[in-house]
This record gives sequence, structure tokens and C-alpha cells, in this order.
Amino acid sequence: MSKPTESELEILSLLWEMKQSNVRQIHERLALTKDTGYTTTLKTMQNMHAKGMVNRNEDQRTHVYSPVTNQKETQKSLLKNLVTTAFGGSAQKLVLQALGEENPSKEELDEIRAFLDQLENKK
Amino acid sequence: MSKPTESELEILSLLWEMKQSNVRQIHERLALTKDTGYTTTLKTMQNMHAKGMVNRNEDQRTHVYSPVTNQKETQKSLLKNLVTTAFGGSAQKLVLQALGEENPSKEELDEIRAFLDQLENKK
DNA sequence: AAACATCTACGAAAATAATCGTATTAAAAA
DNA sequence: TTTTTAATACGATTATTTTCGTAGATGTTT
Repeated sequence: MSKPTESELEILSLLWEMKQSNVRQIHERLALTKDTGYTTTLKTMQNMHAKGMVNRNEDQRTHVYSPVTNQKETQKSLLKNLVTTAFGGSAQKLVLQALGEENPSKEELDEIRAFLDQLENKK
Repeated sequence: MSKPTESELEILSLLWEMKQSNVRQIHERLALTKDTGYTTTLKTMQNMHAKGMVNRNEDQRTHVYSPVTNQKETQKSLLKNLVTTAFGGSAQKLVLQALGEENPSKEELDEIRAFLDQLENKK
């Protein structure tokens, strides 16, 4: 799967959240933060479909789109890309940096600890 | 500072590593993994200079470039961007996902634990 | 049925990114 | 000093991304 562009990723994120959607709904969400026309959203989603990035149900006049890739897969490849291009290949560095910025709650910290333990047990 | 493009980020990464460099050195490093001409590298670096993304010392005929932003700052903003666009705003999710992919060594795990403790003490 | 609203399709324009060719200039070598 | 090498500048081309206008089709309302 090709790397989504910024605009495509915005839409993908909404589709992950909504599971499926028509163009109108997506556009109304985008319109909250962005000032572009309806046909722009439409075209982008058509492009995504042409690239095989989303499914499209054409049974009804109003087409219904849904993501092809699940969120995790895409996140994984985007993360890998960022690690390679911006963190010199070190996921470790990325993790520490992200933690440092996040100001996580005690609960979140514990959750991460639990996950670390779990990882260690796998060895 | 505007978000660097992919090509720009490749060059920035090398500049962070080398502290400063002329075009030739950067180009030779890029040539190891990429097959583009010298003037392409030159032009990209000139663009980066025009955008204020790098400093340029023109005292010598061979110009010397250096990064304006430090690596951390840039990593921070790229991370933030990724968290927003791909992780629904949750840095926590990004961290867990990254950890899951990385298959970290025991030493790395311990390092992360230490960092978590340190974060917690700050509260 | 006529008018209106709401879709998709299509193509093209505008903006941005990436690439390279050529010209010119300055240094180094012969 | 002439020739060759190696650098920057500039402009142009190509590719990609983003945006939108217009046309045509299909429902909906009156």
C-alpha cells in the first residue's frame, strides 16, 4: 500500500473512526478544521479509491467508503518511515522523545510498564 | 519553521550527524542510497536555505551548510504531526505501537523503565 | 411534471516537490 | 598561461498533490 498523503491521511483517520462513511459526512467533519470545497473532498476520496486505499460500495447513489487497511497497519508503516527518516533508525529514540513530550498520567505510565514487562516475558 | 519534505529531511538528518557540510559531502552520502544528480542535491539545499531551514556560510567558494533547527525540535514537531494525523492525538498509542514493533533488548527496556520512573518523580 | 437539491464523473488548473541541463565562475593542475 | 576540474546559479521540466468548476444523472419537493 502506498503511503497516504497528508490529505488522504486526514480522511483515512476519519474513516477509521467512523468505520464507513459517505463523502458528505467526511466533508462536514473536514470542514470544521479546513476550508475546502465538497468536490475537493470527493476527488480525494475518488483518488484514494483508485489507489486501492479505500473500498467503495456503489449500490446506492450515495457511495459508501471504508478503509482497506486497518489503522494499525498504516500506523506501523508511518512510524517506521518516521523512525527511518527522522530518528536515524532508532525506534528507541522515538519512544523516549515521545514520552518526554507527552507528560503522561500515572495510569498511562503504569500501562506502559505493564507492556514492557509483557515484552520482556516473550524473550 | 515549515515542515521539511522527505528529500529535505534526508539532508537535514545528515547535517545533524555531520554538524556541517558542503554539498559534495552530502551528495556522496545520498548517492549511497539514492540515484540522483549532484545538481539535484544542490538545488534542494539551496531551497532549504531559501526557506531558512539551514544556514549557509559563503566565505569560501564551496559553501558550508549547517542546520538551523536542532534535531530534537524537528523530531518533536514531526512526532506531534504524526500523533495528530495518524494516532488520533494519542501519543500514548504511538508509544505502545512503537514499542510493539521495535523488539527492544533488555537494556533498552530497562532504559525506558528508568525514564518512566524519572517522569513519575517529576509529578 | 417542473423545479430544485444532491450526488458522481471528468477534466483541468494551481500549488508544491523533485529532478536535471546548461551557463558561468573560480580554483587547481599542467 | 592554458586547460581541466569543481563549484554555484538559474531556469526549466516533470511528477505529484491539492483544489475546484462544470456537466450530467438521480432523487425530492412542490
